[in-house]
Amino acid sequence: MRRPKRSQQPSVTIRDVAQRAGVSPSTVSRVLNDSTPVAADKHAAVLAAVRALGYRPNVLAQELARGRSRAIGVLAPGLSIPFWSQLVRGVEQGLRDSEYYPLFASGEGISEATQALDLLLSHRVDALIVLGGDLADDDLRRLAERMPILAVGRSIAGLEARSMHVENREGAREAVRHLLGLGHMRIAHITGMAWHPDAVARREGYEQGLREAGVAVDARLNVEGSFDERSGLVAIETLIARSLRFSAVFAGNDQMAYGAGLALFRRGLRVPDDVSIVGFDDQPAAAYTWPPLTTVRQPAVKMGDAAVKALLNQLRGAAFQLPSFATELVVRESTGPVAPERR
Amino acid sequence: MRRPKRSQQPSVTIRDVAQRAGVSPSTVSRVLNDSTPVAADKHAAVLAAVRALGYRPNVLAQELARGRSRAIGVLAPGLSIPFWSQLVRGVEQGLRDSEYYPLFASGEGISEATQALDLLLSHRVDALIVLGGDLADDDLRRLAERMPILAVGRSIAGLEARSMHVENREGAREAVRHLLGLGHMRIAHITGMAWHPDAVARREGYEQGLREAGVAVDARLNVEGSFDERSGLVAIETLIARSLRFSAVFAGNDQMAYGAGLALFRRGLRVPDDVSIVGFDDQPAAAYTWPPLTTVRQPAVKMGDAAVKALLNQLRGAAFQLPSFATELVVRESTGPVAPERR
DNA sequence: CTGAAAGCGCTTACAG
DNA sequence: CTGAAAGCGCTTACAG
Repeated sequence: MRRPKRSQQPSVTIRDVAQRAGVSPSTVSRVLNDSTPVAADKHAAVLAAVRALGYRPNVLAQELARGRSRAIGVLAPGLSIPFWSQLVRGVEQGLRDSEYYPLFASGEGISEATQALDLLLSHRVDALIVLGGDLADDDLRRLAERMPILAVGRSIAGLEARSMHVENREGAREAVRHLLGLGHMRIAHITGMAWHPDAVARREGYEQGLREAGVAVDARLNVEGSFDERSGLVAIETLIARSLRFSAVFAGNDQMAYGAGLALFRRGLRVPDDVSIVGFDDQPAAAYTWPPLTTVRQPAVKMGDAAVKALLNQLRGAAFQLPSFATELVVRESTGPVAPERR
Repeated sequence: MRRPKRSQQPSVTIRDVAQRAGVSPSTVSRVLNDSTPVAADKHAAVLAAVRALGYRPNVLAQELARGRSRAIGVLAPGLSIPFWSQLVRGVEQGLRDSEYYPLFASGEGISEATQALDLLLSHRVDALIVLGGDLADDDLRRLAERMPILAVGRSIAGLEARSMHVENREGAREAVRHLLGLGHMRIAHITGMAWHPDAVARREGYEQGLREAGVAVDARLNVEGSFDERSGLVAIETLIARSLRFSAVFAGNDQMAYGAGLALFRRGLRVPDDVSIVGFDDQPAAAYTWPPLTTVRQPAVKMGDAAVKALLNQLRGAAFQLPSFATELVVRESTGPVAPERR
């Protein structure tokens, strides 16, 4: 058959380069991939031809011939969630100067997520990073048999070592201790979704911190949110509607902390004079709220970087190994001494 | 030669399907692509074989054979900037249910950006979306001869129609009129980078709004920022250090508005009681600042969606056409009547 | 060190 | 409607 109609002008191929350099395509390939020694003069001729023609290897053909794509699939329910947005920066950073590149696919809900996964698999990604999400543990377990995978912001039953977690409990405990140190005794907690492992761990840390200080855990002060601003706002409104007394709020992430702060603002309560707030994540925006937010920092960029590197190491034959990530309490201005009247 | 060693278990190919269905690979291809009528029984047999084997076409091979990648390249200086993050959502949305998929590459600075572009070109993307960035107009103009391209957040000399802009002037004018209506006469403006077309247009709109109301433009009230929070904060500190009087701030984007608000907060000035603030963008977070931010909404998601669709239409042979995007002033609680003592 | 050949997994003009 | 064949642009074992 004849070459199919191409939308773009015919691009330079390895044969054009070979012809111009007076060598075979094999030799061009060898020079470009530095895979086999090539005589100095031919080497130079190839390089010259490449430059003259502006040759750029067709990666699709390379991937097909090599049987490996060198793509790392990144599956996310959406890249615009701040924490993931930072994590993705880390992924890009970790991939820079490696021979791999990221292929992103996102989809919310089981059906879209499955489609997104299909895209990645059709592209024969060499490894997979799963950010949160809606895929079943089962499917993920099966996938893990075919390629290195790693999850962030979710757990995979039976594949615990493949899930990257920050030290959530410790971070939450520290947040609570900070608040207790300021004299707060009635500390509300807005959790993430009850099924979310990070949300659970943070809640446990919160309760542990309270108990360690001999403060009774009041279940009514614990409201479930969904990691977004709106849910933080609703949570506080719920607490207020129930006439529950509290002088501080520990939110399961920064976004809920923003929402919580707004709910307080609407009620005429000031942060931190009336109520203190602590978040979790330390998103870039947290340093610029009015006042800036005290929060538990998660090294999102570093985590993305480490995720990629763990996967690359495995692809190179090394054992899979995931570092653990410490959190750090960043004290800013949204927390202060308990107000006497709210004690 | 023998098949190269593969990292993954050999995957099912079109030949396996053909064999199982008792037809030729050509027929399998035709069924799957719905390109040529196929007898009903064979059709069914193919589908059954596909299902039984869990066959998933190798997209790399498809793209190579077709001579088209069906990938839309998206070049950005980083996906974590809020506005672009939203725009990317729009891009993903616009691509959903099309036969195309997005390929993201990011890099800050000319060298990284060039590398990122190389990645996209090596993958033979069918079209290109350029978000802001550091590439030279020249290179972009050359690219445009080979494939449909479109820029957001930057202009390309000689390719004006290929740049997507919101109605910046009108949006800025509206912001200023809103402030004037509240009695503000001394309105500071924090612009984006002086070379940025959107920044320039917004500043023009600001000045126009002032002049239309017969208010003199005071150049000292205009400070250049760089579209990030920090620069908004610094801008306000600069104004205060110069003892310039102002009762309202119109920031060139939301991020600078957050920074500006923080600077005011640090000085003990309240928003909006002492100083009103208006942003530009209406990022998701803007609705949750304390108080929520009055801002000029840019339909970022819609813009991403439209960008993709304009490109797809061109790929399908239609004329390239870019809609224009209106802004919308979203009045929230960061603006209020001018304080008598700051009039 | 080097070229010719086979192969990667598809698609599609060609010839029934 | 359908198969055999050629081709997409590479890589790499093979045989010098």
